[in-house]
Amino acid sequence: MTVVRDGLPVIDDQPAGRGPGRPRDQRASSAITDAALRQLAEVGFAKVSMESVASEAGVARATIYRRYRDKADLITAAIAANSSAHLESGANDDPRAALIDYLNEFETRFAEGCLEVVGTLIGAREDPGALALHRERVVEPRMGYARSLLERARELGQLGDDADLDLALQMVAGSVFARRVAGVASTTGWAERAVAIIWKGMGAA
Amino acid sequence: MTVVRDGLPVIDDQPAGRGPGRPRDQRASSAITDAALRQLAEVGFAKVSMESVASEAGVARATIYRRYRDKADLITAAIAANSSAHLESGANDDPRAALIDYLNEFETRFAEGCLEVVGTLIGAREDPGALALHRERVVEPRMGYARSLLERARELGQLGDDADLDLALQMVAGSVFARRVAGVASTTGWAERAVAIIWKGMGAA
DNA sequence: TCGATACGGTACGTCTTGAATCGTAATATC
DNA sequence: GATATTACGATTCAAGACGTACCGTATCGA
Repeated sequence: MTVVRDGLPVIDDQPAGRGPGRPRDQRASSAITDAALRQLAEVGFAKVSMESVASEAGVARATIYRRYRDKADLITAAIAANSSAHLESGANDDPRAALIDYLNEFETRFAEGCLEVVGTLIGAREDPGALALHRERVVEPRMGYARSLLERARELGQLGDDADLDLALQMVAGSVFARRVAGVASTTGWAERAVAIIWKGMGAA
Repeated sequence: MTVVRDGLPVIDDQPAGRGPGRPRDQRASSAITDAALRQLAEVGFAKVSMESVASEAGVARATIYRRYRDKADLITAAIAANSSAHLESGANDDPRAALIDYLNEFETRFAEGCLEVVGTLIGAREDPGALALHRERVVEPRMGYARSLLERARELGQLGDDADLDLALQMVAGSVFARRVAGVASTTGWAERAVAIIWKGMGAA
């Protein structure tokens, strides 16, 4: 069931909707992604093996390969499935507060191991498709949401008309990465302080 | 030649200085780290194999294992050897300009694959030593240097006395990570603009 | 001379990845 | 209802990498 979407080869993780033949076992599908996600959080990307996921999910390895091209595809799809939603748009009221909420959520969820996944995908130079897919399915939606908050703030005059919103976003979100790399714990209220710096540093003249 | 430093088990990458027996071949040592670093940049952490490094360096695999406990130790040591120096302290003149220079250097050097390495090390939960070692040998010296620039700027009154220098550092340096994760190219002058945001956002009252 | 260590080379056992095959089960289409 | 098509579990297979353990030889300090 290889499907092409946006020019990228993907293996459908949904049963082949209208084809003939035996349909995919939905319980097996969700058991696979559940197990993959749980093991990713517990032992990390490198130590997740197809065999261990299959074993925990109660399926054969071939059943996984029928749905996902390889390990990277499985892991990114599992993350994407778990990452969707959660991006409610409470921007209109107070984009600044919404951004702070989002950043806090981003940080806690990010502790689960996304830096490792992205790092691994970046390293897989032979398979840029998985990285592109992960950016499309996970990174872009989240970045897009946060950016919409900044745009709203600019419309409200809280940020200058010439403000570089992308850079602002990279700085506040990137600080989460920097702390993970350095291994330092986030201080309480970091999101408020970081956003305050941006608002003051890029405020309207 | 297992050595303990700061409570972490390390394999000395220098010949056992004054022990008996045949000394380590210095040319082999440098050939190993050179090959490891080159292959890391070319094919990425995951695809660097001990065999390929040994082959390119013209040594046997055992010669590598005599110096490094495992692959992570080899790679991090090679990075550390390459990362040292370069941290000249031109801070006294103009810490703001020095910080911009440092950030630009950090970004170009970072493109080589350090995010992947850190991501991989974070995933190696069973061997936190390698991650701790990398932070100690590479991350901390660089962060410390950049932080000294910010401290100098605060002394000069360019930043407020209550400025959160760590957060500022995480934001400017983290933006590099964020761009790599998102896969967007850095715009020219990003370092100047990011530092300008910090200076304005954390400036003295 | 002798002990200790490094070196190249080789072999080994283990793990993981994907691909492939087999017989069986479940579904759509004719 | 018959048949083609696909999924499933189970198993096998080849390839590659990791890390360990040897061997015989080379090179050092005492």
